[in-house]
Amino acid sequence: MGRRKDHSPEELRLLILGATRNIIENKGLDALTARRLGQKIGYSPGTLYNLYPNLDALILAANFDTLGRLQQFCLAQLKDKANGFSQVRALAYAYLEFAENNINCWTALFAYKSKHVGKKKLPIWYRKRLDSVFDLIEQVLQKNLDIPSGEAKATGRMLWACLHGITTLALDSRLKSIGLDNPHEMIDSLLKKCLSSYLSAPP
Amino acid sequence: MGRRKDHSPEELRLLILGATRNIIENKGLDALTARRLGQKIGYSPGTLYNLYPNLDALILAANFDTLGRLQQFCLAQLKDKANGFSQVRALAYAYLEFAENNINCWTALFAYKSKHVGKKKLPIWYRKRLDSVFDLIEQVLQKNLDIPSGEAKATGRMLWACLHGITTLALDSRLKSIGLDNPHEMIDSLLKKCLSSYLSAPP
DNA sequence: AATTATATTGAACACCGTTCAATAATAGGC
DNA sequence: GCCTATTATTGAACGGTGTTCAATATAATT
Repeated sequence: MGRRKDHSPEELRLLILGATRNIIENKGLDALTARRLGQKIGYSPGTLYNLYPNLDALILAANFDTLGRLQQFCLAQLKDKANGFSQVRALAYAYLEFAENNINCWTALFAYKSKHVGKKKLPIWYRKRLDSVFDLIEQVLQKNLDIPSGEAKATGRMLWACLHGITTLALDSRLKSIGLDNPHEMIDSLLKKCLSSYLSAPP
Repeated sequence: MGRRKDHSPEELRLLILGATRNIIENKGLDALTARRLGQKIGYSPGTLYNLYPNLDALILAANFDTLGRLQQFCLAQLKDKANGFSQVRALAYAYLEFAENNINCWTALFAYKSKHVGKKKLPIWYRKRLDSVFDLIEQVLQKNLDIPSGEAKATGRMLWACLHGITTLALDSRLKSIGLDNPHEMIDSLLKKCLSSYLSAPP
């Protein structure tokens, strides 16, 4: 036991975070344990607690990362789409696609491992990023539709919540065959019905 | 140790299930442990495993119960409402209200404690009840709106998924102050936009 | 009364998150 | 080069978890 100095503190932080993301992505949040994490990076479990106060903080950091990747992915999917309604639909599809392609990471965003974290408030830096993700749809609505600026935020938040519900149920494998598959259809239906009044030309 | 016969097997099953529901309702799913459960009913932890194969089965049984109560509550909330759009809105509000008033039970419906349950299929008797809950909105739509019978199911499932998303995010205390409160407003907006074309008289 | 059947137990196993005194290796002063 | 102070790292320990199962005590049967 003792100072090895294989890595600087910052390097070690990143090493731990990387391993955390890796485990969550490949094995799921439930597979994330201090001992497994330590083994993966070649340190003892105790070392984690020198860099992070507890596993929840680590999960939060990984989720922060996931949020960033989600945002980037959504933005990227908009680039080559025609303006107007197509942009809105592309954004919704992007959200769903990201969730489908990153099930474990996406699930971890909303699954809370610990008892007490549910009551704790999210730190500011996390809330900010979350906010910017939610703002995405609002901006896309405003840029691509004839929507009153006063309605954009509320409508955007509402649509995002609906999209979240559709995605959640679609990803729950146990709910297949209860007519909750086909999320793309649901999204199409939702967007057309909710946004038809804001379209300059009917779809 | 030995046969006490304080309770018949069926009584014991109910005793255990009752304690399970009690713990989930009052302390949350995370507080449900075999040892606490045993203590609560005056039996050893091992006794549970004579009646149920594991805690997951117990959680499933409790969830089955919750589903039934959810359904009953929704139905009851429809009784004294005027026909037409009011019925649909009442149903949506009922779902939200049940979730709000039974946070721990409702959360348990969608939070999976164990690693492997996510992959297992739900038993038939559970799927049936789940189905009948999802069918609720479809029936209410068909009885109260001018909706083509071919569209009722898909629209109903879609609305239910959206409602679920709104409820999920609204109940997440950590997401307050990101504009995801006010679920009633969201529900109103969703229903009006999605159902306006099916209304005989405009709202 | 002896035997069979069954209900109940609790110690045991392999995990978990977290803590912290002990320790080993480095950095700095002389 | 030596000594000391600092710091990074450890791993055993604590109190928990779900689950199993040989042992046992009671009831039912013969």
